[in-house]
Amino acid sequence: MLRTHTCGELRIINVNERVTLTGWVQRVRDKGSLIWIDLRDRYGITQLFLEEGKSDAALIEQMRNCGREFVLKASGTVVERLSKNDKIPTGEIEIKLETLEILNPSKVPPFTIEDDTDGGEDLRMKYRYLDLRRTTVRESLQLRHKMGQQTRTYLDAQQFIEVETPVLIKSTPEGARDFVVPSRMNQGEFYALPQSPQTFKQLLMVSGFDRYYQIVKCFRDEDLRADRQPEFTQIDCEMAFVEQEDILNVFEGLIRHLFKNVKGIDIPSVPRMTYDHAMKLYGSDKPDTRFEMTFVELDDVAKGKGFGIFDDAELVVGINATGCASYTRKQIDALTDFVKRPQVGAKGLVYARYNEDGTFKSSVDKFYDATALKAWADKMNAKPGDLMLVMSGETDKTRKALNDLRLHLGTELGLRDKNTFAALWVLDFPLFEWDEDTQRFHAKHHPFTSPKREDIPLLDSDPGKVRANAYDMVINGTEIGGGSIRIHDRPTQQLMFKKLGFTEEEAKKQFGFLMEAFEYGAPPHGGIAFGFDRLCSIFGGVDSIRDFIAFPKNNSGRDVMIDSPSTISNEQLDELGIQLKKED
RNA sequence: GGUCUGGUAGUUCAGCUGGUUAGAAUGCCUGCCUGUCACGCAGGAGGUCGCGGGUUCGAGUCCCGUCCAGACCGCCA
Repeated sequence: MLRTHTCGELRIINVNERVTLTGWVQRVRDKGSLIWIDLRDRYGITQLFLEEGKSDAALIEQMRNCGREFVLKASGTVVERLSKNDKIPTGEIEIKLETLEILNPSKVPPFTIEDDTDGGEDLRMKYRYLDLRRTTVRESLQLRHKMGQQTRTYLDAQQFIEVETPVLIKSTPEGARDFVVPSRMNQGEFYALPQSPQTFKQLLMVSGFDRYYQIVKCFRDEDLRADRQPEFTQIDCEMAFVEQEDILNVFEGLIRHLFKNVKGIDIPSVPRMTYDHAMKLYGSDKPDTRFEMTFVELDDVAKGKGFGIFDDAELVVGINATGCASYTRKQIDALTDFVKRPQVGAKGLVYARYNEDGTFKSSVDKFYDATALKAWADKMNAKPGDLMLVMSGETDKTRKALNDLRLHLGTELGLRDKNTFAALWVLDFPLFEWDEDTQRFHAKHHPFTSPKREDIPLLDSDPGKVRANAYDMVINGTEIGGGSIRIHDRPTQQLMFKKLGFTEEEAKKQFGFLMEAFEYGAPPHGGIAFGFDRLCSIFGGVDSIRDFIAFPKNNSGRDVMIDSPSTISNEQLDELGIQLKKED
């Protein structure tokens, strides 16, 4: 070992010990005849020290010549500091330097290696290996490590077996775009990278593994976001001989175990809400339940008063912003502008102030007198001092827009605290979703999800109404996991593909292996997958998942450090039998 | 595929309705400093204003195109 201790462990009790430390130069402080170096490694910072006149001049000169991020091996004696620093754990001691070896010099780094770096996102990604020296980023990855460890501890105790599934698999048209990999030995044919190990984990259930999990990379060739990367990690799980209730219990257990053992928080048992209920109360299938401000439908009290906008609307719905009657006209206009932005797309926003003195002031006073507005207030449980905000229009769009407004207000009012955690199960998702573009139904979750037994008759008469045995876990308004009880017999799976518009031939070509497996004693089974990166970012209290991934891609799917993707040589293309289209 | 925002010193940014030699902070270099720890003080170096074109007597500033980055919409079973 080059060192006897790390830069984070020496204390006052170590005084007089001879030690050797290694690490990076955080900063050199040269005060003339006194000179210090802060030496940093992943464990902390320890101060090295020399005094002119009392030490070898050459050693002092060597110390002065150290720049930021030089790699040093420093030997000396631990001494008590004359002036101590209570901000760091090693602040009571310093190392009186005796020998110094520069293991490697460093160019001046392009940004400061500090918690509040001056480096922008782009620069940090280009020099990610320097960025990773920063405490905040390192701690994010340490949190991820701990999350992974605790996940394995819990699932292992629950008899789950980790099994690796292949990464080179085959492309299917359903779902997200696939990343494809050309096959050299089978020219003209391509592997696809898995969007999830879905079919493999189901086959493992057929094989009798009974409880499977895998912390596994998945790939989707879709546009990125702050919380979306083209390659991401899932905690992928499947269980046999279970019903929905069993899965909810086991994985509620996982989440509570993680909160307990990673954050030291006891969260209450996870409440459950149906999809329909979530849409009605929050306008979202992933409601942020850290705060109330739930939707109140106002059709019966708002329609029929001569206000055409409401009268003609499919839905009139509002939220009550508690204590916001004091909002100025300017603030309310800002809210109106917010909902009118193209991203939200609402036509307008009606407000009604319930003043402290019991009077009302609304943007629709022409149509609604105090009695009418009192009826709104009663319905919305609004009190004097509150501000009612109402939107109207086509049901789905209005709910979506009001959801945006609700979240915006929640943020503005400080109701979305990063250190408060509200988990929720959303149940009974629809089986299908109507796709306007292709004019057909597609699976809301995926085509292996089983319909609710009592809704099976609706498959023919009203497919849009069929509910699935599907569930999502939502934390603080982010979908962090989702799963379903699967279909486990061939006839039902075949019917499902048919309903999704597959010809019998297509279904057989793409998923024949699965349906055939179902004919050899497939047990009832179901599972769930958690977005591991997102889960980590929520535990870390930040919106972006990028700092929980050691080497993430940028907005355009590029790794700016290694500069990928990149072109390949003509020889490589030839070998693969691939010819590039000429630029037009 | 679309909308918006940005690109000026190594870095983070300011630079107004177009007008002399493009600024600040920080970093970097030099010197001074006996208890610093975001040390302090004095001095210095450092710029293809993303790129291309246009308007103008004159463009960092206005217009068009383009590249790059970020946020969002579409997309993400």
